[in-house]
Amino acid sequence: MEERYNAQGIEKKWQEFWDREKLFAVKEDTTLPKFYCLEMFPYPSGRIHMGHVRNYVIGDVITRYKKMRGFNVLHPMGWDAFGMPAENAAIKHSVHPSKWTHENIAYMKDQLKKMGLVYDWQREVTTCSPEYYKWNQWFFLKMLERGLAYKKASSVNWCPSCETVLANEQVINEGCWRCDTVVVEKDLEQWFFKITEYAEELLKDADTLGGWPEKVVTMQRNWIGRSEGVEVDFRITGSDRKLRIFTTRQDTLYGATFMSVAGRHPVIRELVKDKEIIRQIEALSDDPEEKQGVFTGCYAENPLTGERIPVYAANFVLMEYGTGAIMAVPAHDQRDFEFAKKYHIPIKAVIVPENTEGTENVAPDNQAFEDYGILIESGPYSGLSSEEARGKIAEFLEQEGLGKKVVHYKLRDWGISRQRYWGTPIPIIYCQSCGIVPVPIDDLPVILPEDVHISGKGASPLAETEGFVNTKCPRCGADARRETDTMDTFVDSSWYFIAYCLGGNHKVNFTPGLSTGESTPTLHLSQLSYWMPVDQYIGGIEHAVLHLLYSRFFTKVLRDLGLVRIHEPFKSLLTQGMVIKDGAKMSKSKGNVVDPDLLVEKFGTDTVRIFSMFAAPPERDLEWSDQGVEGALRFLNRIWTFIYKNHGVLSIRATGQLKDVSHLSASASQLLRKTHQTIKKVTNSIERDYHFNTAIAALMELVNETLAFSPSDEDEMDLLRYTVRQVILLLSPFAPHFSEELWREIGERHTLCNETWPSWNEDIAKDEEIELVVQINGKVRARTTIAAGLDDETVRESAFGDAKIQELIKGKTPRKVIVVQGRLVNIVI
RNA sequence: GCGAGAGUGGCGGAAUUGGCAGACGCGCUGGACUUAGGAUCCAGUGGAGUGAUCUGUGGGGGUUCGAGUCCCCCCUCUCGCACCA
Repeated sequence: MEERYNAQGIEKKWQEFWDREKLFAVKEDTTLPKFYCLEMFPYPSGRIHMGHVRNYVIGDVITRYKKMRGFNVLHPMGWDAFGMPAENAAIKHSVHPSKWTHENIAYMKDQLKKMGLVYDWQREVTTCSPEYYKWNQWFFLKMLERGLAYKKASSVNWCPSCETVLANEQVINEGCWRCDTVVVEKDLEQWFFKITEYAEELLKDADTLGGWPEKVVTMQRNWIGRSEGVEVDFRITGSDRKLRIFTTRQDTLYGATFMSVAGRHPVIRELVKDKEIIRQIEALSDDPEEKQGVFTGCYAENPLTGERIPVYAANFVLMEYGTGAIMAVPAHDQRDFEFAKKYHIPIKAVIVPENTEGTENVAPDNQAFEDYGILIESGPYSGLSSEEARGKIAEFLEQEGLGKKVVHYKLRDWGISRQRYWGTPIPIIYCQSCGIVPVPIDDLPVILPEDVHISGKGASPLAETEGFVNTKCPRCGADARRETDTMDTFVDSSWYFIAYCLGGNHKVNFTPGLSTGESTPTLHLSQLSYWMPVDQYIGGIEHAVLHLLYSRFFTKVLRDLGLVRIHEPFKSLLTQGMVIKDGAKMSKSKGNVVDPDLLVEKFGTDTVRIFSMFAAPPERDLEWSDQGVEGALRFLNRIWTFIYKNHGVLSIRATGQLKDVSHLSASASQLLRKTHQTIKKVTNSIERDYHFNTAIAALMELVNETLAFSPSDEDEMDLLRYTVRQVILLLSPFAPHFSEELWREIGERHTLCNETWPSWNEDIAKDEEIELVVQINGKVRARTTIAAGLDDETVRESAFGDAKIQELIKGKTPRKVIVVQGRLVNIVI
């Protein structure tokens, strides 16, 4: 055994060993309980960063722990390999995206191995390979058949920097999710996935995501944004045209004093003929701070009162939500209130707070009254509560054919077309005579051509690649053109967790999952039903509504295609915090990055792993500290040195079972107790909430006691061997190479990876003595050591027996005495 | 503005159901060993006080024998959503 702990030599050795022995390559074994541990796969940007390290070490610790607990653990890894940066690199360095991507993957895979992360590499997926993206195309066609994929022209979010369209989820604070560039609107023909078809189920099933952080579930619920209301038709005066609005506040219908429509609402084109008005409407500002409107010259009639009210075009009404038109009730909606004030439109109050004296119509001065209350001036509904009135008015509107109850969602369909090269080609052909023709399933994959010119200017490279664009129509054989947009890369990541189950890139195949009778598909993808759902998913919170919502949607679609049985892909979700340095998120632009390669070179990966897991619980931000890393190395060094110094005693293989422990010295039985307490503490910390920081702290305590212990006879040496053995086992998920090495040094011959996690004995773990705190009026006045497990009366007596306590309560009668088992006695005087 | 979360030593962070605040680590102080120490080991370390003791978990109030933990009000910070009718 080396005198000094030399991480570099050890780590390489064991990494090669784990790799060679394929210890983490798994098969479906129905006799074992399964555990699917998954981390969000990386984009192969070039190098692993500390955020990845933290994410993947968490998953690796869980994997190793669960394996020791007897689970058949699937822990795969892959590459989210399509995307913009590869194209940017191509433009900047004249290297083909494919070459750039594959070189990055090779380098990063090596980095992952150097971190001691163990994956089933046989199941690796790389989304830019045709074997993989073929299935993106296959899903697209299946969804097309079911009406879940469709093409439409619409106003879309356009990132001028990425020169492509973004889905709504991908616009963060009006900027591009990738580059922050302010997004502009653009009208384009786009392919969409009909995620709205699943809005209700996505919302309802959010209730079943018990293993997810509440915050993420809430964000998804808000994103889906369900609201119940009514659509009501307002007849336009002097026209057959009706203006349909959506409202959730039909109880305020009697208070509508005008209407507002979006600037792009079709009614404007149909009914507004005045050029000057049209010009003004087009000139409306899109500044959200300032409400602006233009009177269209039209009037509409309130279906309940027959009242004639003006119709405005207003800049704050969204064409995309509801019907693009609203009834405006300034007394009870703050936006309408501000608008009415600005344009001197009457404000009519129809709701008053409950318990209001009198029923006089008080128009509000400063702001709208938006709460529910009691209706006034509302014909037959006056006096009702808002809740009652909402129901009754909705029913009345339906009966009279004036409107209907509807549910609207904020969620919109997922636009998946991207005007970029490095992505999955959309398998569609445009034919002059046949129109839009799907590529026949047997012709898949539509291969992304490699010989393209990527200039970064003008149209998408695919559109300029004649050999790709020009094709024959599969139906009529005439000359035709291929779709040149590619798919959003979020399509790739929406099912990669399923690809792992099927064996990775080369083995993915869904066709056997479908029977010939499409209406009742039989399920025989047994691998999928064995592994899914993911038991523990780990990744950043930035995907709260992006990847995590798309994946849920895809899982439901795949279920409806008969490919999986489950309704939700991820049973538990852990969103790890950011890695912070000097108070800011690590980033190149801030210049506060720590390079994992350098760290591993200097300290060894086990030290980095220990520090990352120790410095903060996983869900919180982690403040990086170079000195903290040194502390982690010191911890490992102390264990190493101790085992080195006691090698003679420790290298005799322990049996794992202790002989007679009844006659151990006080210090020895204390160590035995501490050992069992530590096993319990570490196990519970991991099981309860993966709080590895407290698990490692407990281990440090045990190590401190172990190092202070010197055995006095053969039985106590046995105890020491036993304790050291437990320490190594408990440490092994966190510092696997270090532990594996020491495991051999203490005489073990087989790999730690296949060992069983230690268990504790509750009787041994129990303290024999406790320190009893004696309080007077809630203040600590004395401490005394007593035997554990005494009855209340005895505990009480020993409290009163304390000399200091007797002194303090002399001549006074306690009014009350509280005894807390195993903890304290409080005497109230 | 709305929603969610957080606020504990010099720092990162501990603290089952309300029951010894500050585990563990970093840093710091003193000492040992040493040619040397930015290695290692030992001791100490919330604040005030020579001391008994007092005080202390963002601020204020409350419930309780007892509050970091429960309730009410306020302040600060972080994150998410932001004209969604």
